[in-house]
Amino acid sequence: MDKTFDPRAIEARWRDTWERSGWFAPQGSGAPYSIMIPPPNVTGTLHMGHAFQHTIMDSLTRYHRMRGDDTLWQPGTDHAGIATQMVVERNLKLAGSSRLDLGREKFVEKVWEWKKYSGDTIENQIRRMGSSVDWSRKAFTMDPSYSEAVIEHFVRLHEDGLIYRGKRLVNWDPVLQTAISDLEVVQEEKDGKLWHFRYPLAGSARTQDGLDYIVVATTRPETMLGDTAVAVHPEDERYKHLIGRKVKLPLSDREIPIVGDDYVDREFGTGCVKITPAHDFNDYALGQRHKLPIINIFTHTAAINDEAPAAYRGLDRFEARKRVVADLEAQGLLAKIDDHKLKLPIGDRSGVVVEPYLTDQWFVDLTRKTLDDGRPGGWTAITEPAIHAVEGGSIKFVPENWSNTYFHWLRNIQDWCISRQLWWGHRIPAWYDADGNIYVARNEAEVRSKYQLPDDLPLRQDEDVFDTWFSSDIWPLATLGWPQETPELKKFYPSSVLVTGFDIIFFWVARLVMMGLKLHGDVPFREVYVHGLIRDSEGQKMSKSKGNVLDPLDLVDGISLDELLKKRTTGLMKPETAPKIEKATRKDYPAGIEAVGVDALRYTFASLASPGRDIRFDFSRAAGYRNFCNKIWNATSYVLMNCEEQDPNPDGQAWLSEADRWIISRLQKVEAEAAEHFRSYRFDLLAQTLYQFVWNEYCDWYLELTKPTLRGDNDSAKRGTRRTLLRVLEAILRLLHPLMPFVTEDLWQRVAPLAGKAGPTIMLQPYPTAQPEKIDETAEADVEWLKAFILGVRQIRSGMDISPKITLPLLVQDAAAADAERIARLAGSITALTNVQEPLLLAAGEEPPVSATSLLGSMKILVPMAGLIDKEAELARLRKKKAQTESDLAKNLARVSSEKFVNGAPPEVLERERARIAQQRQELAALNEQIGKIEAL
RNA sequence: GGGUGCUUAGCUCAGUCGGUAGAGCAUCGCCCUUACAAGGCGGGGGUCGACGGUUCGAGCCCGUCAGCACCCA
Repeated sequence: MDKTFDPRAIEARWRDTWERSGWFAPQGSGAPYSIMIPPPNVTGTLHMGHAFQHTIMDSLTRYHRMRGDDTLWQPGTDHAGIATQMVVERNLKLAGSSRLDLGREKFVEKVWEWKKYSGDTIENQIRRMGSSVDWSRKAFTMDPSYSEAVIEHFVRLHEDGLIYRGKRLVNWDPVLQTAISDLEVVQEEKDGKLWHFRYPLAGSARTQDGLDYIVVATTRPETMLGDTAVAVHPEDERYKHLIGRKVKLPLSDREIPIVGDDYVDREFGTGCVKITPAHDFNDYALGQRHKLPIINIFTHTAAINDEAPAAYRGLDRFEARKRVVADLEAQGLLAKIDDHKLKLPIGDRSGVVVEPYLTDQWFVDLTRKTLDDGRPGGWTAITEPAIHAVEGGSIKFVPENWSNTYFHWLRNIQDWCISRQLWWGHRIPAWYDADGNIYVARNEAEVRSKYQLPDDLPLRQDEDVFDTWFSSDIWPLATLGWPQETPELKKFYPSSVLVTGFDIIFFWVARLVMMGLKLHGDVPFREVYVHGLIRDSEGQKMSKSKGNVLDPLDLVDGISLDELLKKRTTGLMKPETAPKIEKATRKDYPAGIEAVGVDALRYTFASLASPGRDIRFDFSRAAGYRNFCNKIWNATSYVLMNCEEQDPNPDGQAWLSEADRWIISRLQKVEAEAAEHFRSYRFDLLAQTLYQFVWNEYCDWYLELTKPTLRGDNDSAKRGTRRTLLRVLEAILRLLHPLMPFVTEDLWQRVAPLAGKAGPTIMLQPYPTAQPEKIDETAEADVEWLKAFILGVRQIRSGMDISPKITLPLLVQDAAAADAERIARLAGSITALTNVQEPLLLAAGEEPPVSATSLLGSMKILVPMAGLIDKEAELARLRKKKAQTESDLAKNLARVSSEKFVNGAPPEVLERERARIAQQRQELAALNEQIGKIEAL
């Protein structure tokens, strides 16, 4: 066995073996267990969040597979319409080309090339992390069969009257030139201005103060070119007499009405609001109420169009704003400019301000109770069942409180705009004839037969594609073969759990539930495990533009500072931020990043996966778990060294020591805890429990305790210890395997045969379960006593600064019968672990020599001081102990002297408290006596 | 404005049933002891954000406030 654990070699060895052997595919006769991967976008590479999420899913998958469940982890990727199209467009731009240069067909070919590259990268990353997905079922949201399912999805909803096409105000991204949904718009607060303009009153109208104009306040002056009214509050004393009169809209030379509407906030601005129905959601609604004309003044790129006065045509919206303000000022119509904080709607992909824009789009009805023809509307048929599924417990959120987020969104849901003016995505299966009639069916042939159209009637398919989420919302169905009733669909739907981030509860989780129920009549999963976000060590979100991203594989393999700098500073959207990023990177990783291996990285993620909490990624944790892997490696090395070919008769009679029975007993409890932690998705506690058991109990104590036995000459005891060493280690490897698959597999191959286990892989071995009959409280108590005894001796040695090489004499005073019995029984362990001579029991009343002392209950552990010990050091040690004891005692005395406590606390608490006090008094007396003796020297 | 979460050791975080606060990393001392120096042994380090309430007893339950983060409008 190699001297040191080398993750790279181990990982390479097992990755391929597992996959080639077909062990990732569902098998086993147990209950079906399935997880659908949230398909990563083919926009590039996987980040830390994916690695984290995949660690959790793989741990669950491996755990259930080991439990014998028929386990499927379904892999795949998402075409991610807008996001991927943007990436490819950016690449084209760098190459001096553009989407429009290429044309649709060629462009889509380019995207497919990119998809191949990105998809392969992602697959490779998933493989590297040890994720045991069933590659034979790999899916992509634009696979032919998947596309068919998406079309089926649309057509069925359409047939149920739940899809409509309409001219609506939608969020328009002027850079991407497509509609986007409400969810794809983020509100950002910015410092802006509030401009006050004078709008002249038409005819003889005058304000109360006799002025011939009113002042409107706006944050968007350029939209005044599309104003079709000014609104005031109907009960606003200042203006209500003007309702029904008109103003002369400056610059455009149109007369527009003054309307009264209680949407107007009298306190805000001047109380007069300019109304632009074509470019503001509130104004649009108000316009509908007052039957105002709608004047669209923008082109698709948010430049001013020909509806506006000639002077402004062709200007970009921000240029137009400047011009409008300047022109109004020149005409003396600019009253004032205030500073103002405003919320800007930003496209989450393009990062530019989106415009409310009037276009024809496809929508899913999610809000109507009943359709005009009496059939159930979207609210009844889609939204409400999704709410009920969680209310009624068919789906459980973990942690539970995320269900509130889910409910809140669904209860306030809007209809969903599902068409996108993109080239990359599923074409909408709708056709138009020359008169603009719309036909929806699965393909053109079906359209003709369904609507009985003549063969020669020219039809044109809709140019638009679906919102990506409209295809991913059937992921669990489509990957299992829906709309066909495949055996896989029957077996693995609903899936067991969805592992996902809270950021896509709306985008994806809610829609999965809605469509799963609508299209297949059952929920898509039983539980939703919602994990936190991975942040950097400062708590910042990781993003390329901040330059704080980490590639999980760079932690696995390590990376030099130069390489890391290069990765972080090339291809930036804003190259000017590079120096800042470089500085921060040099500070955080002055020597680059050391390799920790996959297992350690996975263990780190698990240990930080506390519910309802984001993760600040801390490299030192990963380094710590790398050390943990090494620890396991070395412990195995010790076990093998002591067990391989050591016993000519390994099946002979075996006697189990206290230590053997103790570690076996502890193992049972750990196994029970592990099961509970898996059940409750507490990967952090699972990681902690196993770490603690392996390092602090198995390695620190048990392995040390086996040494004297194995050096001894009692064959039956040696056999018992060897057997225990092997069996517990073998169980440990299985316990750890879901979290750290590689090193456990590698070690298991060597340990298992010696532990009487056979099989080609640890992956298919049963996960250890507790056997309560092996719990041995007596052995546990013995070893706890032994540990306390040994600690007492070690404290003396360390406190006195005595070299570990010196074998100390050891006396024991005031030993109770039980202590004496234990000392006799466990003396071998004591002498071996503390380098002392056999402890000598002092008879009652026998006066010991002056000694350094530790207390264990009423018993004193004594190391004679003659020639060894620094008097002052021992005094200091004893006085410190005394001070501690006195302080504890005082606190406890205060408590029991309180009448309230005595009367109120349950008897067993009172009893425990009194026992504690007695114990502390005894200790204090012993300490005082000892201090006195040493002082007298 | 509404909502959610967080605040515990220098740092990153656990803390289950309300019963004297734990881990890793960092730190200090001793030690290259035959599994492991990526290590062993021992130690130090806490007003559990603040205030109030409930309780015999509060890190934990309730209320108010402060700070931070996120979501929604």
